[in-house]
Amino acid sequence: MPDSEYRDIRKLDLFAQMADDNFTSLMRGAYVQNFPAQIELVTEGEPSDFLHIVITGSVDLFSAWNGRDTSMATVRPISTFILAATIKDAPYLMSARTLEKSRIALIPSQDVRAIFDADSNFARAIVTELAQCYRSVIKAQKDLKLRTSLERLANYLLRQQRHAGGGAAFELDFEKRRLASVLGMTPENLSRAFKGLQPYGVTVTGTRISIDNQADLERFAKPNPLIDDFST
Amino acid sequence: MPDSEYRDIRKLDLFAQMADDNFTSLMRGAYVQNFPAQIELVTEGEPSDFLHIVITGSVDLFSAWNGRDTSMATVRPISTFILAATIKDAPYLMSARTLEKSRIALIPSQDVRAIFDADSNFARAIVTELAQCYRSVIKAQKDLKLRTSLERLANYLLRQQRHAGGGAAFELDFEKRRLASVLGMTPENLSRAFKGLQPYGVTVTGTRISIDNQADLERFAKPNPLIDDFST
DNA sequence: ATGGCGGGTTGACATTTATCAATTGATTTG
DNA sequence: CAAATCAATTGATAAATGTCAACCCGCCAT
Repeated sequence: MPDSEYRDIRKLDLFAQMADDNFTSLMRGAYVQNFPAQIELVTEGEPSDFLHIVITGSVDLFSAWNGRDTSMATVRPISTFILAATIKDAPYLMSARTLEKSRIALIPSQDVRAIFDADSNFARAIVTELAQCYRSVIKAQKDLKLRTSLERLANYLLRQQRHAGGGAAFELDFEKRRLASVLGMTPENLSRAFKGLQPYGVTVTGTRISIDNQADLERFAKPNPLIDDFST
Repeated sequence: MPDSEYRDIRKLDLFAQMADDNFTSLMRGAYVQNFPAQIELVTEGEPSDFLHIVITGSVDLFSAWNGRDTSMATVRPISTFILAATIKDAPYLMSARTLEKSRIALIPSQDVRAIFDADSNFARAIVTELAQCYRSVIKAQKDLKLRTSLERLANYLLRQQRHAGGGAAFELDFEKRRLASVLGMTPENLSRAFKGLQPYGVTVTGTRISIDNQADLERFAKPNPLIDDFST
């Protein structure tokens, strides 16, 4: 593993506070690999042998049942995924596939569990990370259960806008078909939902979104930090 | 706090392995209180001052937005809730209200965080608990996004049946209106959904459910451990 | 260049789900 | 006991969402 990556991983909240030699021994067992796009890294139901870290590229976490499937989340650099399965030594609940060419680090789950027991700073970081993940899913669930698809889209756009710096125009960061899946609707419906937001000043050109009337859209979307704010 | 309760709490996975004096000091700051039914114990958005433990009774975790509300989960004895908010020292994401007369223990959040740092067994237990909670919400989300309301009801019945011992007949463990909210539908819809399951051998009499054709219902519901099995 | 190919869009339609109003039935309360 | 209350159900209707088919369009590969 190149030094720069090693340092980038070290800087992750999850690893930043742990003892040097513990981090070193975690990394000794790890390996890093480049994957092409559309590779299934992990299949739901399988034992969770590795904690994964996305170094570059992006990964889609999704799940399937009875012929249907849905996108649960997207993992972008630099962060980890399937921490909970690793900790519990339980089967993956979601599958993961690369969305583009990606560089992924894999740390054997048993090493993570061993170092967890030995390093209390690491343990604390894991707890914080898990609590964060838990709260994110709760927010997603509230989004799903309390809002219509139009409201979900409106709030998604506002979140994405903020994430992109807050300007009136910004780019969607993924394919519309996948956005539809993330938001829990069909691509056809998403297309119509975009139309449905035109009266609130939303214009769409390809992947470019422009919010022409911020106040109007916010009045409709009613964003709420207890659902839309990912930092808390 | 009576000795028997003290021992019951001690037996919780969360506290079972921690050092005696740490547990004692946690409990010293705690207090136990009886609440009548329908009391709002916690309001979403407020700072999370206490970790709560349901000793007897039951508690509904719910959330509201824009005039709508939805039931997220039910907490039954003996278990804790809002652990993640306590750990992160962040606002509650859900409100909590007693469903019936309930006895609740409250442990100051700052004590939990302090002992967490001091007791690695406690820390490990918290991690396991959080990972469990996280996985439960992921399962709930898959249930919501991948299944129709009829399928959700069918699978709920199968879970409840198993929970009740596996017999063909069993009792719903809550009001239908709240079941509807948990399953993400309206009460009217739930009523119709029960009718919709009649062809698969489900009979409803008040809160009593009878599954007359197990195989048929399972063929329809297609239960899946990665969604419906709460233990993994 | 051009012929697929796939994502996106659109329209027509079916299905699902919600809403509103009214009724039933059981339980509580004066 | 009767009135009041509330959960549950039912019917009628509306709104939201999904499905299917067709089409457009940009992109890639031959």
